Amino acid sequence: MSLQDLKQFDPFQEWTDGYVRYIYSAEDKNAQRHLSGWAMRNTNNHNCQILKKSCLGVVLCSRTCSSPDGSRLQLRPAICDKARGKQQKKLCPLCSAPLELVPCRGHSGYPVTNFWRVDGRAIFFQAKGVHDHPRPESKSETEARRSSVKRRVNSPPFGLKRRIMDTQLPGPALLPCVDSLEQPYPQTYPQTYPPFAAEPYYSSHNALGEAPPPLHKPANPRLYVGRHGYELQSYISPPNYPPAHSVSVLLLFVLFVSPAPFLEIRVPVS
DNA sequence: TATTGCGGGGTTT
DNA sequence: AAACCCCGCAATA
Ligand SMILES: [Zn+2]
Ligand SMILES: [Zn+2]
Repeated sequence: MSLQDLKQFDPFQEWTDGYVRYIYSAEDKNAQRHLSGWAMRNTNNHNCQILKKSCLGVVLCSRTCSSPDGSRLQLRPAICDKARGKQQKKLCPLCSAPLELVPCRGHSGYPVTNFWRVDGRAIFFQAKGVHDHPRPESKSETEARRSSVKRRVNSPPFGLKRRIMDTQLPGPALLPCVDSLEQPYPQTYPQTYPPFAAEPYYSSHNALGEAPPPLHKPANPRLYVGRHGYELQSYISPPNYPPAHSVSVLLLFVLFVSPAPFLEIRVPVS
């Protein structure tokens, strides 16, 4: 990554929230895979140029139980419908209550959406909506737990082999699976926002549309009121903003080439 | 087994 | 036309 790249591209944001846009390097592996900490599933927007994903929410214990250390179960919803159906039939590993899928309604009552577009040099990202639910496990956490469970199941309960594995594998991989399912509670939600609605940033003409006036960046991209019940929780980790040293500008000539979104580029300031 | 992206088809405004 | 949605398929891991 060159110095120019650092000025032009944003570092990858795993937990984007709010109405934000980022521009990643085309070499960014996470961006290439259209990754997100949130459980995002592909959705058809009938536009081959733009990949659209929508948030599946989070799987919680229906009894909202908490473990001794105060953490709560916050599972990553399975992406495919069939797997998610099975997942919801399972019971809470802490209290055996049924699990509950909390849907995302962060974008005008609809799930938060992410949009991706590649243009060769850069990968353009845009998010719409403020997640009104706790974070699920990240994808890497879920994968790590899966392989951990697999190892545990495959290893014989007695004998030399097991002892060898216990000494070879690092601690976290052998911990009970519930240990990695939980996150400290309370979690953080946006909640200090005015009951505002409407799309403030983009041309209504297209989804990732013409960039807004460069200096029109919102003071706070989290504009929607969260789900009832989280109002009193404070917002701890600040939302991510594009770097101050860069700014999006509209390339006027592109307007005559393509009506597609993600048309803006980023140029260094000063 | 699950994830990912694609695309046909549908509803609503 | 623009946004939503659901569904199944195929490639991949
Ligand atoms: Zn429970
Ligand atoms: Zn969400």
